[in-house]
Amino acid sequence: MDVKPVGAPADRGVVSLLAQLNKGVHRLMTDELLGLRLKPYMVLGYIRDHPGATQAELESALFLDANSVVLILNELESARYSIRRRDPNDRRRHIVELTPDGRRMLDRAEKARESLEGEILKDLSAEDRRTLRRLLGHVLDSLLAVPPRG
Amino acid sequence: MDVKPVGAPADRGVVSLLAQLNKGVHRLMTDELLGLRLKPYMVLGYIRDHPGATQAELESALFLDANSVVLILNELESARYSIRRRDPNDRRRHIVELTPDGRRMLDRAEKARESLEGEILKDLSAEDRRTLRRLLGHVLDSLLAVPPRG
DNA sequence: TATTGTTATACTCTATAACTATA
DNA sequence: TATAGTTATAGAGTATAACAATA
Repeated sequence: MDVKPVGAPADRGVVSLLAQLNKGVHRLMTDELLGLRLKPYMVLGYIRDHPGATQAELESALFLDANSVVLILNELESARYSIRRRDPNDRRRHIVELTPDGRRMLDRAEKARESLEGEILKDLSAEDRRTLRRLLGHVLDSLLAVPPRG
Repeated sequence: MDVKPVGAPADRGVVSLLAQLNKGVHRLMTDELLGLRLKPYMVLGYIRDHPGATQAELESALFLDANSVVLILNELESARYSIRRRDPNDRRRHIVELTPDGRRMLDRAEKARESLEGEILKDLSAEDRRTLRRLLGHVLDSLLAVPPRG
């Protein structure tokens, strides 16, 4: 028999676990540690990894609403970390790009994130960490495939 | 080489994955599906699984602040799902208990949660699901061991 | 007429500090 | 003096709808 983990005495499901974990992690990912709040950090990471991304794409990929995307981009733009430019093929769209300053900030933030993550995952083997990332990635893919709205 | 998952083209780390997943799951865990919002549901689950729990315990275990605990318990109590009674050994404390109505609601909510969870995890094998729960549980334990505040 | 992004607004959630009562 | 819980309040985050520009 395994030792019963403190955090999940009677298994309350992945949904609750995720919520609990996210809350716990979020309160460690402070502004002063990261240099950014978590949402803007995630947006910067997304536009680096998906060149040509539009605001609508950020909305669906990160499960944000249009309004939040606007506010986050306003903030990033006033800090000179990203810019919006019109898509010449469809002038309704904005294509969001990372600036050199934004890339530097993102690199710095990722260093901080990795250090925190190392602390949180310190009880997992390298293989367990890979497995965790892989499984979470799969779940995210399923979630992104769920039709938006019920 | 593995197929590159859509959701994590350049691995942005577990922290971002958790935040993204939580957001996506949270918008599916609607009030009308669950009968409760997620936080009150988690509190009900916690007091069922930890008889004799106090408000301070809910605070640290679920990463809530004292104020949120009060508001959630007010809500649960007015719906007759839980009650607070003074701890006879230390009359400053409240011991929070599940009522029969609360237990019924919790059972119903867990059915709904399991059904949603089945959809989200449908691409994972039974073994992968167990692994995911186990790894998330470990991470939660590490997180609970981190000293509160930096 | 539909879509992309913006603005305005309200609602929820979270964080903080001051207060009451018990220890 | 310190702790458990409550109250009050402000701030951040989130959701909704109305609007402008473009398709």
